Amino acid sequence: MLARVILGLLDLSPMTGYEVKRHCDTTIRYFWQADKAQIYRTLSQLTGDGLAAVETAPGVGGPARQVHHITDRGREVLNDWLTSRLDPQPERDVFLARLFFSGGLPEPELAELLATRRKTAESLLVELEDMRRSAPDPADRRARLRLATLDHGIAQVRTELDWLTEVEKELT
Amino acid sequence: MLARVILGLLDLSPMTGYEVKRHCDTTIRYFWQADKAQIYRTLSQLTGDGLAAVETAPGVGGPARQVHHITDRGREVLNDWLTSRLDPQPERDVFLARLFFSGGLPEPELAELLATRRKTAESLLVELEDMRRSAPDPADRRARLRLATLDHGIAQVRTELDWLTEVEKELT
DNA sequence: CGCCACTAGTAGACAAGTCCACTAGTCTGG
DNA sequence: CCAGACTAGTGGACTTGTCTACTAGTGGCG
Repeated sequence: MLARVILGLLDLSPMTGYEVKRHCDTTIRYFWQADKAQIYRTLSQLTGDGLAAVETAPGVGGPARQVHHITDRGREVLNDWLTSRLDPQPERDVFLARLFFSGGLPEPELAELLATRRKTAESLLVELEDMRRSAPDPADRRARLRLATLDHGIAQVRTELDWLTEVEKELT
Repeated sequence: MLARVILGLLDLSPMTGYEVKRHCDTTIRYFWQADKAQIYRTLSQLTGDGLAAVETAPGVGGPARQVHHITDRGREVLNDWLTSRLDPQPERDVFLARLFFSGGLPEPELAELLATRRKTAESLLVELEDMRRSAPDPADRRARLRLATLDHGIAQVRTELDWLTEVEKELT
């Protein structure tokens, strides 16, 4: 999966492994996070498969940069992925799991669990709304779609906050 | 992680690996799915660590059943997990990733992607609402919490459907 | 009787991801 | 001038999870 996501990023513009990592930590963080080592491994796998090509560029203020470009084969594979059957992925939510099994916990511990979740949700919301505000007016469909995924995140977080309020109310 | 979830299930009632799998496919499916082989491996790891104990029971209409109970040590570990720091888990949403990179796709393909997502969301919603309806009135906090996680799922799916409507409208 | 479905569990190869430590160059602030 | 931050990348051990295929017992249906 990571391979596909990286192909997608390379399709937007050529970049180094470091930059891929930065994207995973910033622009696409709310729907895709990845380990640094894994990114570099995947990149060399992509070049090995001929889906990406490397060009060593002199580093401006730093070590040399290995800039990865997507190849035509890569673009094909990316396209195949984008148009392939969308099968539902396995759900796995640690927070919900904990909550589900937290029936026997004393009340303050439970309240803290919910409070922690609220805090991370709130800071995520602020961050996403900042991204939304600072995003340029969508020029093309590409940009509109990217904003749409952002809106998805915002809507989900808002729903979660409302739900948290409900649960907190109900448990007192 | 799976180990903790299984401990949680065993804490609700002793069960076989097969039954753990069934839970992952039904009751807790909307927040935790797991591979059969992994479940059995994890179970034997749990007994190896003394967090669970096995008792072989004669199978009623089938092979012998290896019923796993949670031990006191297991209950401790479960409790430690439930009260430990809740750190945000890595987000990974294949659908959003695809949508994010689908800017260059022809319109019908894009529409199909959204339609597929809508279909799975709708059927999930039906399923969750069925679960909700057939759930007994919550007797204790345990049951209320379990219903709350279900409500979380329902709220998220509804939000997603609304969002889908927005996106579909915007893209025509 | 033979086949299928369901219950219950085992085994092994493999893929993907995480964690940690490490090299190395540059730039900035105290 | 030196420490720390930032850029850029490598290497290896380890964990977790997936996929596939297998054994085995029972019950029901045609």
